[in-house]
Amino acid sequence: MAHTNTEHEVLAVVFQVRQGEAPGARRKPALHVLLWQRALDPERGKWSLPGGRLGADEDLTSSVRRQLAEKVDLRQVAHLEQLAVFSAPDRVPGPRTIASTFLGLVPSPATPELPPDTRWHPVSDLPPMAFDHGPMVEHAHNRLVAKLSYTNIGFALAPGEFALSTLRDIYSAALGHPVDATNLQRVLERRHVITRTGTTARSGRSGGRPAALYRFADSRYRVTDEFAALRPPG
Amino acid sequence: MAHTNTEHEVLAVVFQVRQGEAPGARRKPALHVLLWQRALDPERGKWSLPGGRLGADEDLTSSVRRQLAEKVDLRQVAHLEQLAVFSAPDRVPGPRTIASTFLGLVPSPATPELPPDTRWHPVSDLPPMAFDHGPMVEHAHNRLVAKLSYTNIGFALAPGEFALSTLRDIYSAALGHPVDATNLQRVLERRHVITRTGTTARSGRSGGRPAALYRFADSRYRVTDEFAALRPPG
DNA sequence: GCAAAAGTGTTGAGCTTACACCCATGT
DNA sequence: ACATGGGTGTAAGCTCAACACTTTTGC
Repeated sequence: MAHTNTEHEVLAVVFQVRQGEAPGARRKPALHVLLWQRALDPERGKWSLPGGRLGADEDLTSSVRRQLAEKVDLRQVAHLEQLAVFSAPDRVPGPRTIASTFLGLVPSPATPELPPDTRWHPVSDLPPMAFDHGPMVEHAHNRLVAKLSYTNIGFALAPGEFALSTLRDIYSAALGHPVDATNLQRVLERRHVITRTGTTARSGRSGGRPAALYRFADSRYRVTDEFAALRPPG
Repeated sequence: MAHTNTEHEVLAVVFQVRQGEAPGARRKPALHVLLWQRALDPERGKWSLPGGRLGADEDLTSSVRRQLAEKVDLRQVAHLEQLAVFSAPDRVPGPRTIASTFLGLVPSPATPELPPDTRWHPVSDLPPMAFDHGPMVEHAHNRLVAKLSYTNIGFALAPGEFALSTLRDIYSAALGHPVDATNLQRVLERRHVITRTGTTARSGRSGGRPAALYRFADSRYRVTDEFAALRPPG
């Protein structure tokens, strides 16, 4: 059995919940993914996940962090975890390259500076994707949905302090279905995932009761309830 | 950034539920993992997962299948899926080697021929393991436990036809806690994971009502209920 | 008849969604 | 006052664990 040298690359699927950019319309926040547009062949003009070749003395995680630093302020990336490996021999042209994919999460209010070729795209409406990067996004999204149920991973999408309605919007965007703020509160409080700060937000210009502010109890990834579920309505 | 060539290996954590080998005692089936003992340094005498270097024209899955064929009859491996990548630069001596790990499952009654250096070890009592193979087994076990709840993955551990008490023993061994046969039946039947064959087994020598036989409806991996849970007692 | 093993019925607990109702604030 | 958004209480449903009880066999 011949062993040619294989390249190894890492690719990151970085998500953030952001307001849509429709100016007039009522903009609901939606889940977005960070992509850059290829200026050169192959697959010129199509959109790619950030990443690149693995360095000699790096493990995968260090490599992702290094490569992401070229696109976003790393301090904004609150969570990073390994996903699947894509290894089809012909998945990219040129030397045989194995790709390890990662899931990255950026909290909501942050708006990192982006290079000119790089943009946030709504996950529900992806542009033409290079190579096998489309399925990678899908895979990452599935993982995110699953982990929102049974871990505290929401901390990596939410601001430091937030009203419950804000958190509901974030969960709703990430899960892809409506979420009841009432129940979200009880579920997350019972598991001690979120706690009240004691302070309240000010009401908007149209009035309304001021919202109590919450924060995530832990800002480190934790499995909170192995058997929990946030089910879609109906 | 220098890019040295990195090797890539695949390693398989292959599980089977087997009777313990205590001769006199009441032998309860337990979850076992397939290991081979290293005859040469490094880590001579310690136990390793089956696997080896990735070939030039293989994707990861083909490579695992090829390498496993040296240890067990491949037709016995009813399920194979990707797990995590281990990439610490110094995880093994010599050239930098990245390991992709896999979970493999072998149905219960099969007893494949094994090479002389290869044996089944109970997961609850592992021998000294080479390199980072110990944590790999643990990771695979966690994945198996999780998937038994919300997928039909049990088909890959169970015989083609089986009594419910047999299935209970298998689930119990794999999950690591007692399982009630009554409830297992209802849970798996409601989800159409198992169906009755219509036939029954003969009673043992000590009498008892003959058991109805079941089979898995699908012998292909399937997510049966995203939010299901088989909880430990208590 | 009696022990052993399998299968059924029933209860109760836990968690979740759904929704009606009450509270606090701005104009 | 009233509209607006936030928060609480409560009911109903689903799923699962627990366990007593019935059925069917061998000796």
